[in-house]
Amino acid sequence: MSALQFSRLKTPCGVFLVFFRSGGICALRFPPAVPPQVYPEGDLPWRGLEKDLNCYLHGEKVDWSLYPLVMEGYPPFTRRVLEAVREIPYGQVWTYRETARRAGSPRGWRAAGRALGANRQPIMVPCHRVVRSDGTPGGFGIPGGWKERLLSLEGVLYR
DNA sequence: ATTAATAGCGGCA
DNA sequence: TGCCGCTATTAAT
Repeated sequence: MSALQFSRLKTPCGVFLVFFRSGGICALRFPPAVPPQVYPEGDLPWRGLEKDLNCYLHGEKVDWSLYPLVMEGYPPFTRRVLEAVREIPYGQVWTYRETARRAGSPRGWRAAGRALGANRQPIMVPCHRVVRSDGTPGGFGIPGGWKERLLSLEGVLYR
């Protein structure tokens, strides 16, 4: 497998780091206080990605299925949950229960929550479209302030 | 090798 | 209202 690299993407809510290898995109994160030195910075093979991310954060529709994601390293159920979530139609939300059902484990909604917490590719795996049964947002259990920074873009996330 | 702890939910007292 | 069990995975004991 090819070596992991990263690139910086400028967006309205700050710089994102996108980690990638030849097989696809591995992770999307906000930069840590100390820049990563263990991986080389390189040019993205997907030229439209920065533009698409900015379009998305401005509320436009983006088809993330066109970007290959590296799903290796996730446990099997986690992977099924994340792949299911990628298919939530634009403008819709699913409950944790619905998400678990689509992942093949109708009673595994709690486990689905845990699986979403392991998501390394937010936005492209739209974990923000999974809500509780009462309609309130889920957790965004990703380190780095995702919840605050993304919810500040009112009305964008649930389109 | 167990046990606890999780981005949740519905049933039952 | 509060407690219980359910599911998959990880961290702690």
